[in-house]
Amino acid sequence: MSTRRVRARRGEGALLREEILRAAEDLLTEAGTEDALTLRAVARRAGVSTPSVYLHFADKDALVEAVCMRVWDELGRLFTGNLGGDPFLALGRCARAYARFALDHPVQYRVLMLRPSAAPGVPPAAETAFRHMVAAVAACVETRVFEGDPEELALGLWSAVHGCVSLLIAQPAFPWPRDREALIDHIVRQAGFGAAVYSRLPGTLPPSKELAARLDEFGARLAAVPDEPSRRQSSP
Amino acid sequence: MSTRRVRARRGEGALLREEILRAAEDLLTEAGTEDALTLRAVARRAGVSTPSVYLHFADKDALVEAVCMRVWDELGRLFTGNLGGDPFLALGRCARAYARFALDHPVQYRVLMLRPSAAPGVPPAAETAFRHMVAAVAACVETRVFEGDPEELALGLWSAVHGCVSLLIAQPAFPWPRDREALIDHIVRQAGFGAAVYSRLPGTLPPSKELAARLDEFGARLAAVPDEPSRRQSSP
DNA sequence: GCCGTCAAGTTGACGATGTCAATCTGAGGT
DNA sequence: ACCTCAGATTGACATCGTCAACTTGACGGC
Repeated sequence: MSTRRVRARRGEGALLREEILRAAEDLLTEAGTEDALTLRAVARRAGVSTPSVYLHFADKDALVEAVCMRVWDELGRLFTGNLGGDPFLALGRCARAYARFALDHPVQYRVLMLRPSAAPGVPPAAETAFRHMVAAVAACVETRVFEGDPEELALGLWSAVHGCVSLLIAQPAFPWPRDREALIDHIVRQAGFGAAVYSRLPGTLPPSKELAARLDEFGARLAAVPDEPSRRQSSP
Repeated sequence: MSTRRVRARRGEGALLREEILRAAEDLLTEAGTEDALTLRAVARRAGVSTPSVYLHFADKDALVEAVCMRVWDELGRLFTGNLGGDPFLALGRCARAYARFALDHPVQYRVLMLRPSAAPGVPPAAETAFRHMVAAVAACVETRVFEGDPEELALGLWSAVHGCVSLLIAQPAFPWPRDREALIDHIVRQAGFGAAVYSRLPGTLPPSKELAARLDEFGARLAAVPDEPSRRQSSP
């Protein structure tokens, strides 16, 4: 691993970039924290001198961001792969996929989403994630299961899912329920129905106890009609 | 500021602790980022030599955590101050207060909630925040506007609010709506109704288009009865 | 009034890190 | 055989967290 790397041929200097990224990625996932991502450690692992990193990355932050971004297009695939069918169900699948993705790449997620971006402007990570969410929500607005501005609705859903995985990632010592998958399921459905119900609320509502009674009645009315018995469930 | 501090009298060594905390706090809020919190900078500002910090804090992380914790009991006051009256309304006020608190102390919030805690175990910050949330939710379960396990429900609400402020803090360049207060309002209500509705859902639901129709009907049924016209609104 | 003690605080140093200017090296065209 | 310049290295700098060893001076006792 620490054998000195053979110099790249002319015109193939960019090869080093890839090797540095790989070395950095390995360091990150092996150590499980971005503190292990030292320029010196990365360079050593790539079999190269430390300042060589600067041939391909402006500074350390650029390297870290590039490393974390490497995994991010997987998120796009997860989203598009989960579209299709009932939009409300698809949205739920997308949200769950998003959460699973975050938990599968906790370090990358934390670096990209839980830190003030070094570069100014909207970080591409947040941009793409949000765009996908908005698209899935817009489809639900189309079928009228949601009502209102897709971006506004998506912000609520995104907040819920992002909040949940952020807490899971940043507070691992918290007494979480054993079944993370079930927790995420719970959060996603709760947020999904919140979005569905919220836009239909009248400005004025009854006080709590009366509201509770009407909600009870509502639950019964939501059940599937008997002529669609095959469907397991239709909630996100 | 850089005048050498007069030595404390015997038995009053702990005075320095307070001065160091104050200096560190000022640095943090002035610079707006925890990178400015250097042991050397703190010591210089406190008029003291750098290693003196170690007389009162085990290491840098301990200092940073102590600084951020200093502001955290304010959160408890905000919560208890917003209790009383209709529990559903109170919960909404608490959630909004939580969000406002986070946005008022973005650096502290990020350090305490968006970072892997250096010390093992549950960080007191997350613990207290969650306990308060659970208590407010439990009151709503009491009036039956929520149904189910308060902790489970609170996790959903906490996720939504925490997710929203996390995004606001960590992604300031994102094209947020101008009115942050309104955004938070939106998120809180959306999450609140999600929690209220979720636990009442039957296992099987109709497909999107039918669900949409029933939701429309539901909105109308939720409106306040005419004999309670004075109440502005009863949503969190 | 002097003194010894011990809490309170400082000195100086170490290793590690990000970064940069200056330098070297050697593959490939002529 | 030689030149060129992309590809990479050397050596250094400032800054950081941290520590062992040292100094200072307030205070109780004589």
